[in-house]
Amino acid sequence: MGNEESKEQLLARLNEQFEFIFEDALRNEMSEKGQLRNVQEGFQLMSIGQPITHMPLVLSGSIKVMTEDDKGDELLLYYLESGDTCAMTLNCCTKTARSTISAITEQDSALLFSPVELLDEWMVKYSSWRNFVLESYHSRMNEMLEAVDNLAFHNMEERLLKYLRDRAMVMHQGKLKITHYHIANDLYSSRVVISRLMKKLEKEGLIKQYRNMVEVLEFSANEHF
Amino acid sequence: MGNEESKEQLLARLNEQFEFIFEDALRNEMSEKGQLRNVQEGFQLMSIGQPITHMPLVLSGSIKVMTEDDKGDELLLYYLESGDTCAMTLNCCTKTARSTISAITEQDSALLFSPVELLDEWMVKYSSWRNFVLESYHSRMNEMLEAVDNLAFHNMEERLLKYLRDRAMVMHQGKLKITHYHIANDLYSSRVVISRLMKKLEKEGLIKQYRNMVEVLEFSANEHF
DNA sequence: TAAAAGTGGTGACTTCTGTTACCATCTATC
DNA sequence: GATAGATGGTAACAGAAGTCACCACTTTTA
Repeated sequence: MGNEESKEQLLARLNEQFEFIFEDALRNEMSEKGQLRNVQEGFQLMSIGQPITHMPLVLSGSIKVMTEDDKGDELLLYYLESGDTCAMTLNCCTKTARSTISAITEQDSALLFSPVELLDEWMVKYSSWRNFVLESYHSRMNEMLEAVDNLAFHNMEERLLKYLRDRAMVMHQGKLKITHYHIANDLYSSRVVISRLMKKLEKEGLIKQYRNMVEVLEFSANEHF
Repeated sequence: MGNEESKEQLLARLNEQFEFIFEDALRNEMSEKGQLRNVQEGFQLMSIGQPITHMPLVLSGSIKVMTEDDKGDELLLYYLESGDTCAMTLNCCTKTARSTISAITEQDSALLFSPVELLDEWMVKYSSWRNFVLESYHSRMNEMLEAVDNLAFHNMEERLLKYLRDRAMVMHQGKLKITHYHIANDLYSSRVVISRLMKKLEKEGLIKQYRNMVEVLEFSANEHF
């Protein structure tokens, strides 16, 4: 389940990455009491109904957060990236509640897991933690709202295009290694529908298609952005 | 804009209603520094882009929280009831996101407004406040998730039935005073579609229709529940 | 190398939802 | 009572999206 780094290395990493987000004492405590885990792409961090004992903070990589219907089919909600945390966890754990979402690493990722029992303590001790937690809820909330607006107000072609753009942003890559089947899964649609719409987007000059790969032309000029 | 109650009356009300939710000192402070407002049904609590200086707590009544598309058409997200707070609306209005949230009283309601600058202070002083804020975000998050699942996984007939049931629950009434046009508005659909599906639900023995009124048969036995 | 699995293209069809148009009925107001 | 506006029923149609069937091609596996 990933490699252990030394506490010193972890602290150095936190100091570099979260210098202006968490105060010194909090970074120290996080490096002491938290646990770093490096996780491979495609690892299921959380599944629906699973109890939570540790709160994850994303140091690098990205995580895909999804919801499921009763038949197990999924819908992408949003991505977590460096500096994000899973807002649902922050409260779930204190009451050993059940998760209603599933989370899968989209790329190889580094995560810092902090024991749940410390979270309330940190709320009292560290104002930076209070800000972070509230800010985190705020962001997740807005992403959920975006997901709702997306579903309610846009058709599948628009949703598909937004999906490809968002994914290109998260992957820092205009060229996406992905299949039509996989896209259909993320959008809770069917492969045939996606193929149909992908062809339409290609005709409209927005994307280029290859086997197992899609190029979002908007992002194809620069390799990284 | 509603009547002022005396601080004593407000404190008595808080003590009765939130005895097991907020600790004594917090209830005292809320009654001293908060402002009670009685609001009529149909009052728009949130205007777009309006800066928020007070956090609302619902004492009685109910509030409908909706999102809007760029043409101003709406979709119901969830209801706030007694004991709920409106953290999401606070978020949206301060940050001026692309998506907008609106909040309208669904019944005559009593709201307690607390100055925003006290919220962080209370986070340090009162564990009951920390729990309440996190619990509140968590509830709102789950309601957003429910809204997403609803849109993604259910057709209009199922959404309509759920809408009627939810509304019956909030109004404590199996008989709902509402028009087809109004329902269509809440579900981001059209009046004709709703009429069509209402007829189907009636045939299936789930509801009864009258002019300006719908009876949800599931809840029609008991007047209150 | 042969077979199997994975990927994607396409036509034909169905179902769901939204739109337009027109109608009847009820209600409020003059 | 006459009239205008609100409410809701219905038919006909259009478009979006899902489903099924079958195809060709590529990659993996036996």
